[in-house]
Amino acid sequence: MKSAEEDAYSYTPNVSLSLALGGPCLASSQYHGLMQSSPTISVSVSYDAGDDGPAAGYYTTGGPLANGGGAPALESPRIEITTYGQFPGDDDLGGGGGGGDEEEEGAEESCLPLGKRLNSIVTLTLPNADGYRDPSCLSPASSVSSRSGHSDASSYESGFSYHYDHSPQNSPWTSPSVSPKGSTLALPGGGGGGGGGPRGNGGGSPLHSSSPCASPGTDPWAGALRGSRPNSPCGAKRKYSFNGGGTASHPARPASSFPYSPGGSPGPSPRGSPRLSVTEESWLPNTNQYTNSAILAAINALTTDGVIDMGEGVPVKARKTSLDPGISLKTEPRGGEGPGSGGELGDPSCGRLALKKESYCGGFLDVPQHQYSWSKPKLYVSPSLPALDWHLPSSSGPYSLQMEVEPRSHHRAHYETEGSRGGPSRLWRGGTRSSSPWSLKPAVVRGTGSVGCSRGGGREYLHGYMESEPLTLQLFIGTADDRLLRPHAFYQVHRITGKTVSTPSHEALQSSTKVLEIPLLPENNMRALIDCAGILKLRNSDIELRKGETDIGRKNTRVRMVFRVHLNQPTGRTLSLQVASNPIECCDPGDRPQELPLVDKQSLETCVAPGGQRMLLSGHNFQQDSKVLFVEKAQDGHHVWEAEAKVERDGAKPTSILVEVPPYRNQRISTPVPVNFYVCNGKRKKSQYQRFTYVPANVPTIKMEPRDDYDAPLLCVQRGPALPPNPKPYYAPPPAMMSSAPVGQQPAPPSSLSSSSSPSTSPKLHDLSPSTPFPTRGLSPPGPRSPAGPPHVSIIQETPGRYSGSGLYPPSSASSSPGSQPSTPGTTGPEAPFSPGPAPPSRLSPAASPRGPQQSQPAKGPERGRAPPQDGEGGGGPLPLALSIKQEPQELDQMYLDDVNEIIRNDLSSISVNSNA
DNA sequence: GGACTGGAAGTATAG
DNA sequence: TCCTATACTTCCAGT
Repeated sequence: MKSAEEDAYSYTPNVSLSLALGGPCLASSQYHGLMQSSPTISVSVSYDAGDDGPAAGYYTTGGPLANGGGAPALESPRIEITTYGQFPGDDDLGGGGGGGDEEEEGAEESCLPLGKRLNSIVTLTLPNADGYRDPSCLSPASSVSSRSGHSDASSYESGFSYHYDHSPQNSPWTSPSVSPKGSTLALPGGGGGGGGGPRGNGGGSPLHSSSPCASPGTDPWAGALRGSRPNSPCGAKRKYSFNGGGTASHPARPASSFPYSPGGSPGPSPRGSPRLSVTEESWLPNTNQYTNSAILAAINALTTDGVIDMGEGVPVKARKTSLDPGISLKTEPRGGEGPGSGGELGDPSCGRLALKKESYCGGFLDVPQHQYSWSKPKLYVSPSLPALDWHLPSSSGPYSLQMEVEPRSHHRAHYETEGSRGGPSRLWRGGTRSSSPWSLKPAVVRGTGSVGCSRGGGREYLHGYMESEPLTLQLFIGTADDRLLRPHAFYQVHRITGKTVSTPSHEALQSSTKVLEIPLLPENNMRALIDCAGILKLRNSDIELRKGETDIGRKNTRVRMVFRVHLNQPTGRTLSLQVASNPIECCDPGDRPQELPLVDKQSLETCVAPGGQRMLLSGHNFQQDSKVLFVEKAQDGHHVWEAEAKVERDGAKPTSILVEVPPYRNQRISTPVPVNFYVCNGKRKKSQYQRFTYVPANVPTIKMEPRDDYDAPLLCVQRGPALPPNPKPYYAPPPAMMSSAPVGQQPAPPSSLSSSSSPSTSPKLHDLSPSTPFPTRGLSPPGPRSPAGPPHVSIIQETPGRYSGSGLYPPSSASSSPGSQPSTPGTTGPEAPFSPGPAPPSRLSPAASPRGPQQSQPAKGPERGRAPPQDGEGGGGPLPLALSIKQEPQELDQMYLDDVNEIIRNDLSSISVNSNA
């Protein structure tokens, strides 16, 4: 009996793996066996002329680069990832399909252009693979808790998880099939029905994912830390300042405070984590290879994510620490573990892919997950996918990723020391305790669009290239503060398995962030019911100790579930879409006795220096005596200025409060001045800081660059299916651009629009989250990590991440620095809005919507929080937009894109040359 | 018996 | 430096 799943599998090859830098050579693998363990992957770098054997076609088709499009003729170094370990396909897949795949794979492998391949196979370890976030640091797993019954191993469960740094996509492809046997996909689409049971394995460990890194306690470091209770990190007392440096940016954060940083060196994490760890076999031998400059170059070129990782170290981390070995991952009981077979996988996909999966080629590295892999974790190097901290649009052109149902706003995450609290049914479906506010509602993510061929289509499933191809939906826990959305350091998605879970899933690590991969199957209309995800809380002390970690966990309990999908387009490009849920408060209910005021929305984001404008704040726990204080802080966190806004008590309600913006201390400012304000219900009952900007009273604002975090959502919305597709989705347009397209055409929709479904786009975003693109709660003072992250970059990658290098993607610095933004030429920083500096003339400002000038009174009524940047002028209305700004023709975007593209190509060329040299 | 939950206790941290 | 209020984690018991 072939289940739908199986079918799905069938399309997907198990493995895949090659990624061509220059060209689109990524092989994709199938979803097969999501649940399976992850095989070990070795990466071999080769220079591909572009035409290698069978694959050749495949690869070449790839991206533009490859094809001449820019692709330099040079041979592009290719990194091939080969899974060692067999692809159980069959087993995993349950059968049929799988098996076939495997065979094919084998054959395919042979097809690989070995000749051109470097002999050496390099295994890259994911940097940080160890931990969810930072391997080098203690991983949560390492935490005592991990020792608890839930063994780390368990977390890794069985193999379900594998690491792949940088390559998100990989997995997707890799595992469409998710669960091999067993359960059915619960995708609404129904089709799923047939599916076999995905979860079969699920059984894995109870905690499954829970332990991030299972570190065996080998880590001395860890050991130290592991005192019974989390001691303050580093021994020193850490101050958590919510406000200032608090969470947010605290630059101040003692990074330094990691005296011992285990990781100090990027090097080997003390404790190996099973996950990352590559098996000795794969690793050790290969490691050497790193020396190969070509490889490095290739890697660098490919790396899009975790720059840091790579930068530092690919090599560094690459070195496998033997530590890992120790950990034995549980292997799912699969029939075959077949390692033996393992080898074969090399590139199974190759031929197949070439022929059948072209689409996937593009930029994904697939890592098959096989049972086998437990013992041998796979490494991925996926250069091309955008880092998790990059902002991506929820829709682009015909594609749209939407969340149909939002999770509940509160959920009690579980510690590793606890059993899962996120029971599938309970978490998402409200299961037995659906009424509990702490359970999450079912979430359904749906991807729509007609890919490739028919753009207009509102088809539910992708057709054209993806027609029969399942996609992998990635889910990770992201932040919900006012900064740019990024993986949450203190929370990880937790894979839930069990009878109640109908959706197969598979865990993977990407840049130390656990990512749950869920298949989006055409037969289910590309919809998925997320009932397999829970939220794991990592101990603050563990995370804070991580090298480079700048966030603090205390009071940093809001998260969002972030979903991503990577679409390979016929052109070889990869389009990445992302949507985030509304914020979810993960603190224990008991810890919220104080009823802190919460600001979800603010009707104004800017005001002229003289103040006087009224601003409506929407949120919770406002009281009659609530105060609204505006503050300006110096870099060091000291308050430079503080003023209390007049609160109109008459209109005060628990959920809204109307205030009059106080005059700024300096009426003569010439540039926008970012400040913060918060609602205070009394001592220790303060809301998070919200961002606000005073602008010069008489400076005609031309175009305000939309704030990234604020507008982004809107943009997404705009780009929704209904909206005219972005004319030129390709190449990640700079933020500004992105927005631009729609802008002219569509005035910024009231936030209500967003209500649609997409979270990120969703109107509700505000709820809890500051970070949402909306200006809502802002904690972070303009700090190092200012919120400004790269705005939504619509990410359509040219196949291999090369382009990324050119700046389309932000150089993702280590995971921790989302701040880094893409510096695409012409791109304006997302931050723009808040940057004190003069507003950068943006190419297009979304904000520039043709709205009437000055929107009048801000604070009135139902204003949705969204207040466009105001023009300083006259203290006028909130929107500077008012100024009618010339709308750039859409062509402009294209033009711009073309320019960018050109630059990129040049850049690539030079890079290639260098690397070759 | 095991998993999921809600609640509470103990300890650390912030103010 | 001490005290109090919170926040974080871990445990425990009920379902």
